[in-house]
Amino acid sequence: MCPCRDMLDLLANKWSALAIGALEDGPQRFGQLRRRLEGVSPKVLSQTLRRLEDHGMLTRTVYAEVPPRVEYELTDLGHSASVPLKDLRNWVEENVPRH
Amino acid sequence: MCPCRDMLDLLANKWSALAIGALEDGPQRFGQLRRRLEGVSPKVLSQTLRRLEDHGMLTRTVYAEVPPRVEYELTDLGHSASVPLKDLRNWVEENVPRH
DNA sequence: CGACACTAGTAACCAACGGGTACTATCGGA
DNA sequence: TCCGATAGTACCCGTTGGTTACTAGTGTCG
Repeated sequence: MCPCRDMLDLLANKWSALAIGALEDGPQRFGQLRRRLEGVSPKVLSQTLRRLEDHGMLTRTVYAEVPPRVEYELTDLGHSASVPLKDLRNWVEENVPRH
Repeated sequence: MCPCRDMLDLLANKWSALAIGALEDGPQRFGQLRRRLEGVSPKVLSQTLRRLEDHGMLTRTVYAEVPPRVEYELTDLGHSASVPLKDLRNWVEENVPRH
C-alpha cells in the first residue's frame, strides 16, 4: 500500500542484507561481491544490485576498460540502512547454533 | 551453507518481520494478525507463521472451541529477534518519503 | 425455520521471483 | 593460438508469493 512496504521488501531480503553488509567496507567490484557472498549466482547478484541501485542505496560506476570494471558503492542512504541490517546479521550470528 | 543463512532468510522477509512486529504487543489470533498486516492473504500468513513456529520464534496454541480460536505468541527467541527487526522497520519508516 | 456471519485455515490455480548453468565480447599473456 | 579474467545476459525450471473460493460447526437474526 504505502511505499514503506516496498522499501521493507527490498531490505528484508537475504541477499540485499548481505550485499549491503559487504559494501560497508568500501566500494567493491562485481566479482569481489560475488566471492564474498558465497553462494550467490551472478544473475541473482545482478538483480539484487540493480534493485538496490534503483532505490538509491548504492551507485554503480562503469570504467571503460578491458576487462570490464564496475564498482558498486553505498550511498549515504545505503550507509544509513546498513546500521540496522548489521544489527540483524549480528543477532542471527549470535542466536544460531554454530555450524 | 551454514544454518545462519536459513535464519537470515527467515527473518529477512517482509511478512516475517511484520508478523513478529505485530506479536510484540502480546499473543494474537490469526484473524487479528491478518487484519493488522494489511494485505496479507490467509495462505501466505499461514505459511509465514508456520515457518516462524518451526524455527522456534513463536508458539501456536489451538483452543477447542467453536468458532475456532488459535493464538500465536512470541517465544523468548522471538522477542529477542524482534529488537533488530523493530530497528529495521523504524529505519524504513524514517527514511521513506511519506505516502 | 432459513440465511448469514464468524473462525482458521486449506485447495486449486497462476504469476513472479529465485536460482543454476551456459554463453557472450574483449584484451593481454603464455 | 588458446587460455584466463571480467561483468554480466539468455534460457530454463522449481519454489515461493499471492488470489480466490471453499470447508465445518455453531450462534444469531429475520
